[in-house]
Amino acid sequence: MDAARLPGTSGPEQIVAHVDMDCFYAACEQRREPALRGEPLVVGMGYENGATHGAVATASYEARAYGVESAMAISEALERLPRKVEAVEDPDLDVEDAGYYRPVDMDFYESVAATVREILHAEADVVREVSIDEAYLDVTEHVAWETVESWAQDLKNSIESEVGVAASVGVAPTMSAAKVASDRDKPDGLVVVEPGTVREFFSDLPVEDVHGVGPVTARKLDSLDIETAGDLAAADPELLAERFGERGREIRRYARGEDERSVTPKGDPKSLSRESAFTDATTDSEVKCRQVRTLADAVADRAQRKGARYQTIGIKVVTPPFDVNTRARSLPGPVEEPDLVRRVALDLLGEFDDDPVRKVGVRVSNLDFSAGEQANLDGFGGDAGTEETARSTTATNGAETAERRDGEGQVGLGTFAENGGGGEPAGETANEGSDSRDTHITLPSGQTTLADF
DNA sequence: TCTGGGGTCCTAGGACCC
DNA sequence: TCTGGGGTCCTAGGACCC
Repeated sequence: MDAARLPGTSGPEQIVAHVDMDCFYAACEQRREPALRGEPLVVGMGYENGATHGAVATASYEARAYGVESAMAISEALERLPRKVEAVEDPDLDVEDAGYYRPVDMDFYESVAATVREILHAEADVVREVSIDEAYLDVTEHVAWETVESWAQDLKNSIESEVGVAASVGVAPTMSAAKVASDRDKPDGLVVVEPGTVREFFSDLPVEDVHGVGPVTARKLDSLDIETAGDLAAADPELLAERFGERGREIRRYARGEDERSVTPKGDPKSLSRESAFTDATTDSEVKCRQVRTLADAVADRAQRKGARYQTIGIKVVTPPFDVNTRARSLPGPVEEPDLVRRVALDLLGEFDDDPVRKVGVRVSNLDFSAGEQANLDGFGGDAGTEETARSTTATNGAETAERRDGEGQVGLGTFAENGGGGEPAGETANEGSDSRDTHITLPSGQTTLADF
């Protein structure tokens, strides 16, 4: 009955379900606090009870009716939908036209999501989690097209009864179509797009609905008179490639229902980062440094818990009005050194000492999850990680950029290699006059953290 | 429009190697 | 010393996604 398919390949018969939890954060809050059900509810990131800063993470449909949207500043949301408590006390406000605000509680949402995941894994051959509230399921071996609608309805019912939150489900022969399908009938939606009808399904939709088309691309497409997914499907692929590169061809294929991707489980992360915004842009070095230290420690901690070593350490600095600057520095090899994350991040931050900053972030990338194997490799064959090997690799990597150039003249790697990052507090401001370009990084042989290169 | 936080992928230019 | 081409790695920025 089932066409023979190699695992992981996507044939024309692939059946993909996209499951998207409706207003997930708000739904979780309502589950925990049933009095919030059916009420306008806003969940804010970077928001604290009673405050006005932060942004809308999720708004319930009742709140959306007041014009509150995702990513909107809380201050603006409050103008459209005042808080209930304030409306009660303010005679100028109508209690009926007020709502509830709650801060994001990721730990709780994560625990709810874990239960949903269990259900999904029990119902599919392969599951790819896209985010906390969204996943693709390959159910090709699990159901047939004739019965997929009732299967999907059962899945929705299970999630609703066992977890207490509503999900929208889209089923289609491709991932991109399944994704759009789950969105067509929200909330609590169920849309099945049969094979052979995908292009027709897309044809009247606005281009923005195509996966990979954001505001910028949509505007450019519009200037080419490409307004609907149907227009995009019929557009000249060469023109699109010329304007948008490879992505141009890709979004055209999606609009045509051509999507070769198969559902694969999510692998290890490529980077880990933490960032946070200041209430107001600041020029205070000490404030910036303190925040960067905190973020660096948090990132290093997460990397350690995930068993990830990192070869590149970077920062993000957002300056007014909203300019995003990134700086990064790569090391000769992957390390796990919280102190180095701090020091490199602070060093990179030095460039922005005089700038007003509204937001900072710290990121580690070039991740390596093979740490467990390291102990075995180290010493294998007798001379892994000798100074010679290390130095020549260093040269080809251009890794001398990893050297530290602060006022104390410390070379970061040298310091870290010797004392394992304990040492004295590193200088927190980078100085000018970094003419120590030819400082050598000496890597002691047998150094575990650098042994694999 | 005055913007949260955590990610992914792509592109372009420069350095360096052969 | 100049010139050419191909490949890789690194940094920075942009667009996009949820």
